[in-house]
Amino acid sequence: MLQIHNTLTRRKEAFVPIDPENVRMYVCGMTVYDYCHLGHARVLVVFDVVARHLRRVFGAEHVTYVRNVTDIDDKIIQRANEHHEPIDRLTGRFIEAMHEDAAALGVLPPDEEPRATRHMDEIIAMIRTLVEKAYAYVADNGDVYYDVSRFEHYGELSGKRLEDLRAGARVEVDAAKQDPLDFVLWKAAKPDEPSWNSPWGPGRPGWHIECSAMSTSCLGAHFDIHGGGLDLQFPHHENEIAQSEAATGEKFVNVWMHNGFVRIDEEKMSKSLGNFFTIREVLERYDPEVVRFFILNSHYRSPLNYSDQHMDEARAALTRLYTALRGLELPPEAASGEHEARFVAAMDDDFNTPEAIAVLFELAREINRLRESEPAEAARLGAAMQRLGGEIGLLESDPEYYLKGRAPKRITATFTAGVESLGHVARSADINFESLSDTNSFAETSISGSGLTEEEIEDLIEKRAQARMNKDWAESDRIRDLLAAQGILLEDSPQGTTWRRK
RNA sequence: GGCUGAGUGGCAGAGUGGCUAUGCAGCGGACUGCAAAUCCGUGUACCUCGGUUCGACUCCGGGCUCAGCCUCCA
Repeated sequence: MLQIHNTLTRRKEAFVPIDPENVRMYVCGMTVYDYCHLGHARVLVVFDVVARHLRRVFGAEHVTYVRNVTDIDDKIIQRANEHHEPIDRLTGRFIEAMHEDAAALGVLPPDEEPRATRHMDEIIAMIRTLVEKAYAYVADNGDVYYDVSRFEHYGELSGKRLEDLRAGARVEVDAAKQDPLDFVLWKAAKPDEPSWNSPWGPGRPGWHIECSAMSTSCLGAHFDIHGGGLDLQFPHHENEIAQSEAATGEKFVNVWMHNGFVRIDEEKMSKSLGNFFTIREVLERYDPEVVRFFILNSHYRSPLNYSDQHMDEARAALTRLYTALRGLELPPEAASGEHEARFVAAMDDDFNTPEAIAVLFELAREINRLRESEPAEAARLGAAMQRLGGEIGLLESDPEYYLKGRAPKRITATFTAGVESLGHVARSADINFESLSDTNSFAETSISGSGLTEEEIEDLIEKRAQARMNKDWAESDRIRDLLAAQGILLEDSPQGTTWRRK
């Protein structure tokens, strides 16, 4: 039985869909005026895993996952002005970049990805309804505001009371508002600002209304799960509830899910603090699957502390899993049984990915233990491990490809490799990583880290094998050290020598 | 000031009213020409003070510390 922690009740609850034939989830995606940072990566990966598990539980065809794009707001306008660039080109660029980042992280596309600017009719219609029902008012300056005092459940999601909020010193006082807590639904356009026509004159939507309009439009007035980062709990999601429930007269969402923050040095990573890393920066240095592993190795509601040390540990851990998989002839049918039951139970328990990953490590040990004595059983367990890993978007690559070092894009000056030595371009090619679709540039980045081609590495290994046959340990060690200096680790076994990148 | 959430072994990170999480690092052993990888063994972990209980890291209460929200932010 799937249990999900509901922010609304602050408890884990059994998840009972409104309609098991169509389980509906809406997640607040990006406001696209810049590259995605690690916080966005966390949302993308966490809710990707939620969607995958819902599909497992209810059937792929019975789940609708909507993740929106907010492509009009003050910061977008500001950024476009700074760049002297039309808004839709700016947002188009960053949407494309977001898709690249998501794909690299193994995030499957949502079923729908609505954009605010393409739902202007629904947005205006909802505001009109709110005005008609007197939940909203037109101010002297032409803006339309939501009247917070009219909505009796205001503050329920975030556990706040209106009096407390008003007492908070940081509420900005705006002469046009009747109450400082009222928030804007429609902003009258100033000169030279992009605008849409509306019953209240040309303008653009305020921040929160687009999500109410898009979610309702895509999923109906009442749906199952609404997710996003913890920082959206207030005011964004609180305001969404106020808007939607006032407009439709129905309960908006049954289960609210919020993922925890990414931190740097025990401090929230955020744009205003300037202490953030973009996904692309991190992918310069770490394999995308390592990033995904790192994210999933903590529970989604816990804080996630980013540091090089933690990333290195994640890489070491993932390498252990792939090492177990290496060299196995995986049968089409996977062993299941106890491991699978525990994996699924962990996922059913509020998407406990660390616990699920622990099961993968237990499989790895079992595989390593049996690999000599019972190779067939080891292979069956390997298939199980890969399949279970795949349920959370891990271990889907060829182990050789992972271990021989596809990703870290350290560019070295000594790079000389030819494209033919590349071997595998699989992961990135499979997912249409468009910015890297130029094979040559991907070859360069993927092979770098050492200036050696796979061919050259194999040659040196062969030379070393000769030396070892002659018991010339000095020469053997010299070659091994030489390769080690290039980041290539050798592993001898009775079956021969294999290598991997450090 | 109001409201959340959290404090687990060297590090990261799950979990449970009494029984090994897991990974990384360390130590001992096996294997190896030596390594690496792997396997076996190994760590008197649960912020603090009270309470409930036969028994609490796990439940309850106080305290301390940390993080977050109350302004844009995933």
